[in-house]
Amino acid sequence: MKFDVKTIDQKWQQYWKDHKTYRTTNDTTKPKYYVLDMFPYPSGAGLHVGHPLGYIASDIVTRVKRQQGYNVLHPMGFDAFGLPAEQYAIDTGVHPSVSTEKNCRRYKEQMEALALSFDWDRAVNTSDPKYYKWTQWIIGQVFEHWYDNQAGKARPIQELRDHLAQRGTEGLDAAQSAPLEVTAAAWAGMTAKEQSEVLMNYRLAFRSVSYVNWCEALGTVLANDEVKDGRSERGNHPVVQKPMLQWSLRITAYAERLLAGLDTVDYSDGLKAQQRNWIGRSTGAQAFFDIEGREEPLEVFTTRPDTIFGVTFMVIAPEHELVSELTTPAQEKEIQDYLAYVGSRSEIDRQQETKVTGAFTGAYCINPLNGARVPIYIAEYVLKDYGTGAIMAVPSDDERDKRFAEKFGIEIIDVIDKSDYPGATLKDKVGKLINSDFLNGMEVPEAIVAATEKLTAMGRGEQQVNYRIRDLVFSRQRYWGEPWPIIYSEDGVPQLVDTDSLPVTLPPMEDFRAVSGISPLERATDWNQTPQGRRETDTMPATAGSNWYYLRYMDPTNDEEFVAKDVVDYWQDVDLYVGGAEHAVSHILYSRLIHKFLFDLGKVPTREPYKKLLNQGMIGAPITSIHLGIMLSDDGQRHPIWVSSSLAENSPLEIEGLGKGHLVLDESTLERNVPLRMVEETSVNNEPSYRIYKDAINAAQQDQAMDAAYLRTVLQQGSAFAWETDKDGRQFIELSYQMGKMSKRYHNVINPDDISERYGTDCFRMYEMFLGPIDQAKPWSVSGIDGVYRFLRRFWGMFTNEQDELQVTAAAATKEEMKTLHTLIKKVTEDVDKLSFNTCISAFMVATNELIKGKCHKRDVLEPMVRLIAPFAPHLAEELFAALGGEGSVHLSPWPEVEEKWLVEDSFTYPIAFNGKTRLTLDFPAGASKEEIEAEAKDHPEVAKHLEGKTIRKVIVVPKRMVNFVVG
RNA sequence: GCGGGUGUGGUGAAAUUGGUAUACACGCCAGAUUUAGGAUCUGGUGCCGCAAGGCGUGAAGGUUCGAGUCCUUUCACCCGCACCA
Repeated sequence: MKFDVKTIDQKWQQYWKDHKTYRTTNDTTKPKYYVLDMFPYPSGAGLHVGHPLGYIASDIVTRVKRQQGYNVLHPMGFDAFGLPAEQYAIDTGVHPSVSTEKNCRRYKEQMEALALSFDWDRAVNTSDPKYYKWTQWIIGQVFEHWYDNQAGKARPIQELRDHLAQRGTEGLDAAQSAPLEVTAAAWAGMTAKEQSEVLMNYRLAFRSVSYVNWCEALGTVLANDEVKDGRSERGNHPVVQKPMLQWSLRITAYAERLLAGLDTVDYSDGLKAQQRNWIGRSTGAQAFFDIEGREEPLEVFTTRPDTIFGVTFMVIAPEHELVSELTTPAQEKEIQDYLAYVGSRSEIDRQQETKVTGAFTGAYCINPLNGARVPIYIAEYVLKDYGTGAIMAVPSDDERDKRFAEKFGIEIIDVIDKSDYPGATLKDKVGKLINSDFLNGMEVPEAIVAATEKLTAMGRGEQQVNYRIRDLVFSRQRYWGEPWPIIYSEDGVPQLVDTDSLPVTLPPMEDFRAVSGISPLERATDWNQTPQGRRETDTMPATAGSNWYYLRYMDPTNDEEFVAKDVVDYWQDVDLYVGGAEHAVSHILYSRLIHKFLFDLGKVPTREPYKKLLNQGMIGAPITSIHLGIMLSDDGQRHPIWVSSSLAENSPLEIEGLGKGHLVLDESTLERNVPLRMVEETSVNNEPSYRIYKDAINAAQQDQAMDAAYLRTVLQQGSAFAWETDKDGRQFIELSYQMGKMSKRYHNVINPDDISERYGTDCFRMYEMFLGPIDQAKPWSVSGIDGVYRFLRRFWGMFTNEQDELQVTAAAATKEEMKTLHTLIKKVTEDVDKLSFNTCISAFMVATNELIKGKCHKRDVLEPMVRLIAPFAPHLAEELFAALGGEGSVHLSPWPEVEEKWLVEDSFTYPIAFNGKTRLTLDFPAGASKEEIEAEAKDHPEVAKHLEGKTIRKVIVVPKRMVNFVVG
């Protein structure tokens, strides 16, 4: 029995594969537990050390639950549709289906090497037609439903048709794109096309012209969450706003329920806050301002109806539909110039500088409460998508309105007296109303209610709730996604493809480059022309497949339904969902939406998909930069020039002989491989950096003990770096490190394979868990892994003697040993439950240290420990379990039970404190009463010494805790 | 600006939720063993002090017999959102 991690790893990985140890059946006799990892997008870079953090954690929970007798569903799959694969395909000419398949295989191999106990028979792939058949079916159902606000749920579109046929829009309270009034008679007189357009106003998946994020470089529209700082998240290309005809999902209909549901799930506060923020609910009032010379009034939304007497102008968004109508001839030029200016500014410009700009339309509004005549402006700071795209401006009580009024010389009327609230800012909703007619003297909250009531009574407005969230643009003009299952009939009416005809598979295409807003599928004429009509050529975004994948794992091969009812009734929902925080908002929100929709249809039994969510912290890695020198600018300032290893590829400063991606140096590599004489910590203009000396490297080359081959190889390319010379004439280069995300583009990806190769998979798994709390971000560092390796050797050593023979004895365990064991069982069981894996591992170390000290080799103690450590170190546990004569796999063996009797203490060591400061400890029997302890403690000579010359004011005795003398 | 989070030894981090601060590990120091060590084992290791003792959880207050933990104020850093009416 040799401690040979590589052999043991291979042996058992093969065993698990052969025996399908981790296969999960839909065995309804056992309680279920569903542990889900966010499935990865299979990129070409493979797994890095950051990925496994969550996978290992969820795997440990899975294994513990399995041993505890649960039927555990723990699947894995691939989120294979999406832009990167397609972009890669365009760059390299490899078809996305080919590269995707290859990457999936690699991911699967790497995951198997980490001993993640997935049931691979249940694996899904979102780009597989057998899978996306059901993605199309679900989105098709969304299309076939509308949202009834009264019932608070989605209802079939046929019921809407019936309603319209009977009563028109009367009595209809539905989520809609725009207010619409249709009589039953008008409905009856409409053509199919016209009716279809009415229905489109209500469908939960609908097609409309709206402003969307258009990315020219990618040739497609993007969802809000795919845009960061005015650029595409993929590829970092500029994004502009553009009106386009697009499919969307009416997520706004579910805003309230998505918000309310957050109170019922176990997510972190931060995550819930992020979701609430994204939904962005705010309560206020709508108000109608008559426009001079126009029938229809201007509708605004405000959270401060109380300030309505302070309104001195109105502002509408430059894209507001009334702009051209309201503009007077005299203002025509000014408005046109302003619109041109706005059009010239990108999203990035808008976000970076917030200059006060705007233009007067020439039109006027009438304040419904005091009849004041106020001018209407257009300005960039009013957003077309929020509220009604129009505001009543109150310069006395709003920062932006104030700046605008000051710039354009508009009157400012104070309406809130804040003198009772020193330090209150404009934003605070406090103060007393002044200059406000019937509101005068009221406090703000009171005035808000009064003003809203007044508006309502006058029929000029009412209380209203507004959401920041916008409907989800669900069209992409790209190839590598699910085609929308829609066919347009001759008169242009969109028809859902029959379930029997699903999936609508992607046509094979040679060239699927996206050309400015026209889907590549437009060119597949054989495919998009059908006897029933023309196919929709837009595809769905990557979120389409990942919204519901957790349901497919329950029943992955079902051809009749996306999941069978009895199956989903058994598995219910995900008990623990583990994944990166980067998906915390959009992915979770969208899949909650789909889940709630399916709930409305009676297809799933729960209101929320994920009971508990764990976001693992990101593991960062250093990004290396090479210091090339100091540049002196004209003013004599010194500017260090750094070339990061990532930029080195494209840098105009050519670095010869430096192979791409070769400068992957992390701190520990340096510590481990570079003797101190070689490295000096310095700083270049306050940037911490390391200095590496050339002569030291040369010396190091002679040093056979050093395993720094690639470091030397890279650094020996001396001429490439422009070596600097210090005052002693020694040549050096300087490197800097910055912690950052592990990514292919920074060339700082650290691969788990290498670590496993050297220390074994179990050691890697335990080390990643030992790094710290799972939800905390941390830099990757390999220092410390030896400690875990040593622990595993010591653990192993309890079972074997120096000749590598099993030395486990049948001798009865002592009380102490049993206490050690059961303390450990209790701690590990509880901590796994709390997802505190790092403390589990210390507990194993503590117990092992105690048992080794007592030279314990007893089966009664060691055998349960093997079952206990199995989730953490699955290979070694398996080997030890077999050696002890265990039947089958240790991972299917029962989890050890705590026997409380071993944890009972005979005596307890009390800290004895004086005025709260601990001075000594004393042992008392566990059953001793407060009085006994107090009396005995007082009599103790050591205690008496501390009490000498002092009066005891009070004695506090907390049994099993401590004793405190309050003295004076 | 708004929202969320984090500040504890040289380092990663513990602390039964108000009860002996620094468990466990890395690193370092000393010793043993060894031809050698990126091996193994033993002991030590918060700071000041010769000691008695004192001081210590970003800072300042407060509540309490007792505070890393609760409250108030404040500082620093990280993440998310941001002209949201």
